[in-house]
Amino acid sequence: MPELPEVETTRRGIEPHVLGKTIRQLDVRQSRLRWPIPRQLAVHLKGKRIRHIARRGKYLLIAVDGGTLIIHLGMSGSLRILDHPKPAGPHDHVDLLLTGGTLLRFTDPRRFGAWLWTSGAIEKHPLLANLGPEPLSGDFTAEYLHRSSRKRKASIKSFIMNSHIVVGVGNIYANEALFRARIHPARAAGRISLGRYEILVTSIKEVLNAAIEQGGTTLRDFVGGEGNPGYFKQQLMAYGRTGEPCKNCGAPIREKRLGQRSTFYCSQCQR
DNA sequence: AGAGGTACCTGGCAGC
DNA sequence: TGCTGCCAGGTACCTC
Repeated sequence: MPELPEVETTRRGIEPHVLGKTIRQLDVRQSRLRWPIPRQLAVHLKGKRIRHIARRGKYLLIAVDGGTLIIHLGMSGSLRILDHPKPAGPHDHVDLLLTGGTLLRFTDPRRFGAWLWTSGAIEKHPLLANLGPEPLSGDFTAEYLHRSSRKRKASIKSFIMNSHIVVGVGNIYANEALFRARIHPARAAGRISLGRYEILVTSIKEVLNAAIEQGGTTLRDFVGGEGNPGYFKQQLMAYGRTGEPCKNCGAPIREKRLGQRSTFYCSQCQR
């Protein structure tokens, strides 16, 4: 489900409801996510005040006294604020109860998400230590991508979806950014010029920013922290449009498998 | 070192 | 209607 814009939408949605609140209780109904939720997590969190809520790539980082709660939404996860208690459904695996009655509920049908704890320096956590730069930061430049891609034979699409190269770009926005940049998704990353990387970096930033403004992309069931769907789907140029006319040239959008992921492109516009 | 495949899990849908 | 197989927004980990 969630790529960077959806995670950022979630972060912005829940932040005003949780910041400064104290955690009363953690209720885990299903601890078997991608990794088991640590048994000690409830002890770490109980009575702690939420100091900060940040995002690194697709990880949400909820800083409390003495450590950080690391949440990943996986493929199908979502976090929602509930002001009034509602009975938990079969995929509502975790509730975080806060002072004042606010409830942060984690729902994740496929259970690829994660709830982890670290008391150490967050940037040294094994899941975060080797991540590439944030795509919306000044560290993400054409020079960086060009330099990192020399001699790489992987497709440009796999390359920009590699979190060691750049974080947050998943299947939807990789397809969309390459369409905007007019680069064929199967082109070898090592055979793209600096000039084309300039365009690609701009395209990635633009498509992510536009998606954040629209509250992310809802394909079937994504909702942000306040329960609203995202509206970026209306602006998709390639993703999911197999056979439909390219919005630039009218040629049918094609679909192929690349690195086990569905890939959508216009064979006229993208080279 | 880099590239590719596998695994984790459930639900929805196309096709028979 | 019901079964089967395939697909899905992610990514760590394994092998070659």
